[in-house]
Amino acid sequence: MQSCKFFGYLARAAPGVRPQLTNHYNMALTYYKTEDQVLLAVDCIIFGFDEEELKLVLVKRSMEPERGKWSLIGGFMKKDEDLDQAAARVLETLTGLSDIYMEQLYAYSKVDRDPGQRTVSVAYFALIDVASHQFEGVQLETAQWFPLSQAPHLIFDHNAMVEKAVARLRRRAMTMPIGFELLPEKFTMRQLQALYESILDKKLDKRNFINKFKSLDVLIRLDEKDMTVARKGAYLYRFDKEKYDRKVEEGFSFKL
Amino acid sequence: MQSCKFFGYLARAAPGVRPQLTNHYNMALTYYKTEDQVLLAVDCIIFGFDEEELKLVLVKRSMEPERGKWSLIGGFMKKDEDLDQAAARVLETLTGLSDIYMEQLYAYSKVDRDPGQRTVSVAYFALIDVASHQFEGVQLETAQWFPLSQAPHLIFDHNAMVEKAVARLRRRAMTMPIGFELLPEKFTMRQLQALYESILDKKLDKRNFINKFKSLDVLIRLDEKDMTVARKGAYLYRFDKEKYDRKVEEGFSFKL
DNA sequence: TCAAAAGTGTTCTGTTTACACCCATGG
DNA sequence: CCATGGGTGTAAACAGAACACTTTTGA
Repeated sequence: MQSCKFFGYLARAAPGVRPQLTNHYNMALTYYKTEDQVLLAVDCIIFGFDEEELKLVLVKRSMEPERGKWSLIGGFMKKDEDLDQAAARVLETLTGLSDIYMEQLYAYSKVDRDPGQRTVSVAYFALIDVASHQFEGVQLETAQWFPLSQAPHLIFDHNAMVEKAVARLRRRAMTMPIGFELLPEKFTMRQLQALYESILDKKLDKRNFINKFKSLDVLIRLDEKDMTVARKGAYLYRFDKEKYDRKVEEGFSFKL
Repeated sequence: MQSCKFFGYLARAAPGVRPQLTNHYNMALTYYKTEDQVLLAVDCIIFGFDEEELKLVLVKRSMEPERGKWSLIGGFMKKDEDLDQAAARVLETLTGLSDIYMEQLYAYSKVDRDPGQRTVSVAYFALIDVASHQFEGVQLETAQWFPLSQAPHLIFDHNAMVEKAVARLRRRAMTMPIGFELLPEKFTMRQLQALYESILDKKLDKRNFINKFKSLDVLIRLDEKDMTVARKGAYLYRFDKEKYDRKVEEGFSFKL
């Protein structure tokens, strides 16, 4: 047991001083090497929205064990990058997309979560606009969009990750203007409402929804209309990020 | 190392299969061993409340570099435990306390965050009632309570951890009954209010505060009074966890 | 008897919800 | 000319904020 060695050393180095068990930074420079190292993975929950419902990307596992089962995309953090970079790299490798909204979710660390080897995985979730981006990832063949409600059973603790990601997304959607990450640059009010309805998984009132956004005053109504959607056509809107940022500076906070 | 045997077996079992770069679970069984491993630390933000203000525990670093600087308590996760267990162990080693409310906060992973060695640290925060518990940790001499507002500059990214923990605590306090973790079993309304005021860092209205809690209906007013606090004495209350749990089952959610 | 802190309700204001009809257009 | 989906306002209910006086008792 390495901690025994540790105590012995400290007793010699600083006689009379009681071993400092709790501050790893004290131990760090002399004893980091005796500590266990583990593999650090990142797994990505990729959310997308396609005019109807919320979806996520899953890949089919092609090896034993769990061959043929669905899983999140993931990869290992390298020593010369941080977790955010690792997550962005994993996402880009699959989708070819960079500059995507990503957020760290939670670290999963159960001892037996991965039967292959002791691995701690930090889950991230990403928001992408399905319509505006073409996937170019090397693993495109094995990746597939699933409606959230029809997602299959996933390997390891990936279902728990997805559940937590959905909960986080719901909370974020109510308090931050991240919904726009899931929509094209220009969108109609009905699209925006459909998005929120699918995130929150409940019907919203059309008039109240529009009034709410009007009062938030961070959308620009364009002069264009989307004529494909109805005979009358529907106004297109754009999120005014500059205005939003200005208002945040002044103490504004987005609350749906 | 049992995983090596394991890899060998799998490689033979599925010859000719190309490594799948983006799904680490595919790589896992054949390529885990080529992946970087890192040290996984946990750092604990320990919050306490002592009738007046919110405090946190810091320890003084006794080794170079950064000797004499203040830091959070921390330690390394061992291979046979998960992060929650590591955090609980670190906390218990310092304070002698177990069965304490703890919650995972965020994983900090900047490449150069710890000059000693590549270390990823998962921050946890803990809530303890200062008054009711005696510290018995081996490191008691070097540990000290600091009022939140007077916390010193900390090593590495620990100040960022504290900031995030405070923000999380604020959010939690508004939406979950975790304040009671910071109070004795029995407490007065004024204590509870002082706690919330120090968490939220703003004055609250006495009557509105009490009315709010009355309407939540999860406190039991005892027949005892705390006579030390005023000539008139102040009613003591207890959090009714059973009632709260029952109400949650029925769809209730705590919103302050 | 007075100083110190506790306890207690009501009004006002702003926010959220519920709700129904007209409009523009393509077929 | 009509079917389809888009756009619009108001009233009622509710929740949050503001606010002041009485009670108890130890010194």
